[in-house]
Amino acid sequence: MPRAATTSNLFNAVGDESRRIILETLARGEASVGDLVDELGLAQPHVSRHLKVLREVNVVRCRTAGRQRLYSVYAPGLAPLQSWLIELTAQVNERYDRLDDHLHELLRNTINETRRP
Amino acid sequence: MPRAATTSNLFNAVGDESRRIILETLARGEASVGDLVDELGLAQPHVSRHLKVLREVNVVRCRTAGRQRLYSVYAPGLAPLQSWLIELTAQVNERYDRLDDHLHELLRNTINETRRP
DNA sequence: TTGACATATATCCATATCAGTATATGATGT
DNA sequence: ACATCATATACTGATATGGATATATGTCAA
Repeated sequence: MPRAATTSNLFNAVGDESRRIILETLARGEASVGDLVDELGLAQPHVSRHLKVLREVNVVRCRTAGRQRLYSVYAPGLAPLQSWLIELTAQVNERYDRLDDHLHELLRNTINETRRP
Repeated sequence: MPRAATTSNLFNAVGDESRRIILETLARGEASVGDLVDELGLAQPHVSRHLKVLREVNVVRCRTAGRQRLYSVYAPGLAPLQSWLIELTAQVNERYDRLDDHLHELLRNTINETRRP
């Protein structure tokens, strides 16, 4: 098989730097496509296409205002990424804690055994 | 320019589904390359290479145990992703709050003006 | 309606990335 | 040292992706 077809899932969408920059810019406030074109060095079609990807994974919304479209970050759309991270780290930390407990118990037993004689 | 050269940054590393699955598996506990090969349907070289990417962005660590290498998630390596997300959403929410304040103030003024006559 | 502006879509190209296979490295046990 | 097992690296090929350009759609204003 060739490269994995992961187009347009949230992780992939955020994996691209241009799109991250777009998100960062939009986080500072609603902006039109033209605003984004000016602010980033990208051509208008590129910005539009990146916005489409971001729209499809539901992390930006847009409203039409006259002839321009004003885009903004839709924070709840980032939730899946957040929860994935949180769950992953939680699971890892839980294991650390258990290991810690285990080590403490081992240590306690060792001390007891040392004391016994 | 062709596709953006984002090889081996954290966001990209986590953007790949195979690597996310590897991380999820490792979060359940340390595992050898062979374990991962068995558990996921991937060929050994692929697993090794994905692990290399994950190692390079510092989200997994490995220790040598006899002839196998035991990999585990290194949670602190995920911090940059976490903070990016947190800062982004914080900024967005802050703007929401300000908008909220502004709307409240507008509403208050409107009420006052309505009362005045 | 027509012209101007703003954004979206379509098409083409270069290439980075992933999958597949073969081979190299490295460690263990005899 | 040699055979075996475990993992890493090298190389190849297919393709999805992002960038570039041209064109279509859509909106307003006169």
